[in-house]
Amino acid sequence: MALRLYNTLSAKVEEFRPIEDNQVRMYACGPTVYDYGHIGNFRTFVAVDVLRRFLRQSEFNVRHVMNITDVDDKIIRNAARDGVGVKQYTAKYEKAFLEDAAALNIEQPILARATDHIPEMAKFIAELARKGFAYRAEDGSYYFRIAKFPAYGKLSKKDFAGMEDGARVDVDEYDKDNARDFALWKAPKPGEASWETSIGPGRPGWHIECSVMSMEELGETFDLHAGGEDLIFPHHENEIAQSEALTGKPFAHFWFHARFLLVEGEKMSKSLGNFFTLRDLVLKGHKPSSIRFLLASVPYRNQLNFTFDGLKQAATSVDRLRNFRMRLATSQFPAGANPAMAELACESGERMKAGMEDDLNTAQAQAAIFDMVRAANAAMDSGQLKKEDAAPLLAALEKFDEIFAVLKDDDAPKMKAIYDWAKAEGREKDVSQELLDAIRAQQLSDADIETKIAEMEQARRARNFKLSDAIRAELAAAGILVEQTKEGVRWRRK
RNA sequence: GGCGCGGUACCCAAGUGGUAAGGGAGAGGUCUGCAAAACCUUUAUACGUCGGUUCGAUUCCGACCCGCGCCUCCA
Repeated sequence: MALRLYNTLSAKVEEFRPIEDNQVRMYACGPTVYDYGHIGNFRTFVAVDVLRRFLRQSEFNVRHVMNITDVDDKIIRNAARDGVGVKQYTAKYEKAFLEDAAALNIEQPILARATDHIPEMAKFIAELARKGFAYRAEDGSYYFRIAKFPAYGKLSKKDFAGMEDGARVDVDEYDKDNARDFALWKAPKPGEASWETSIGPGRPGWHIECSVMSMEELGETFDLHAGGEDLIFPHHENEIAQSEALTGKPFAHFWFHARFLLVEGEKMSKSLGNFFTLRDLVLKGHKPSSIRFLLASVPYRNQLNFTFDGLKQAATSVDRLRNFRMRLATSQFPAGANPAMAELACESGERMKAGMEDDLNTAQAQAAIFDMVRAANAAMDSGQLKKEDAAPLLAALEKFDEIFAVLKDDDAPKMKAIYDWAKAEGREKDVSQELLDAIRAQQLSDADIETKIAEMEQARRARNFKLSDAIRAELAAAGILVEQTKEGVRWRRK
């Protein structure tokens, strides 16, 4: 079997085969850095990350480029509002975005910033103009002439056949030959950021940066282009038009789009009060791993209903997996091997792979791993799991985590960093008790904890339960959970 | 209005032409000094509604209701 993905361009699930052997070249539309990223943004980025990770697990080399759009209308407006330069304004949000992505264990792609590629954009536009696909308006703006590109609409399945070249349909856009023509280059306006280029002063239109940077990093034709579903039209349609008009070659083979999420059953919007940035959620005390797990749980083409109840459930699920790994890694098992366990691990791995290969069915992959966890836990309880069985089971779990990336228990330092940010930004009032609880466990060092636990064990052996319970309570209050098991003591930070 | 997606148990959510994965939550039980973890049992006889095709549909077709997306830079 091989990976099958839904391709927006063909509107079908197709086998994914890169142009060049096992080399995948993919481009994902990244953030416009005008504000903090919200969970809707991160659903898309997590989906792309899951794709990237699974491609790599499938033994592809992945060259993954993502743009940072650091100039656009909102950025210019907000920077002016704050009285700072565009660069200064975007630097803050770019940094925040990268931190948030890292907190969600999103692997960092090769980054490409729009403002670093202005001269190339000008060159690209000049070439389009030379070929007749672009024209200059009176004010110095450039537009793409859609009528010259008959395939326009092939991605978004829109029919623009009725449009005629030269028809002036929109009086407000008198500069354009056709209302559908889109801006490649915007003439400067007073007070706005502007660049001097070979095609004159101004700033780039919205779509041009992705065409220029993707081709520069990946070539004229590459394997896969990703983004949120809203980008299908006009953004990606326009990218195709520009790029294919310029080169006469197909732009990207696969178009991958992640569906929008709902929050508590409704579209996320500021007016509904259900609009959350990643940082908002962490301030409420939710772990980055819970958020990632929830975002990755629902296959990327389905609407995901993001709820606080779901977030709690995700946290519990992640704990279950972490507990399982800890038990497997730290327990003493009887010598030998139980062939059924290796078989279980193998079978789970295959089910997981089959699920992922089916258009990244993450829900199926999860079902496979949870089935394995239950069966292996039962085997441990009944003594059927032997010493040599741990390794293959752990390996299957690691395989799962190469995609889901939630097992490593490093939530607390990430939450602490966001706590520090909130203080620096004067947002202490948004810090929840839950967040304080979550980061409190960081205050005791491992050595301190081990010492306490040694005291506790000594008290237990002496059957001084009053003292041991007091120590347990003390540690619990500090966010440390101690477990006594047949194989000895284990502890973890809650 | 045009194009597209979805409606599965208390919640989240897979899936299939032959009567339903997984997680969470609830109930009961095992284990246990306490706690935690874990395991077992249990929780959908209309899988939005109404028709149709079929030996048989939740799965295919049609209509309807509801939710969602794009169609003016929102991932």
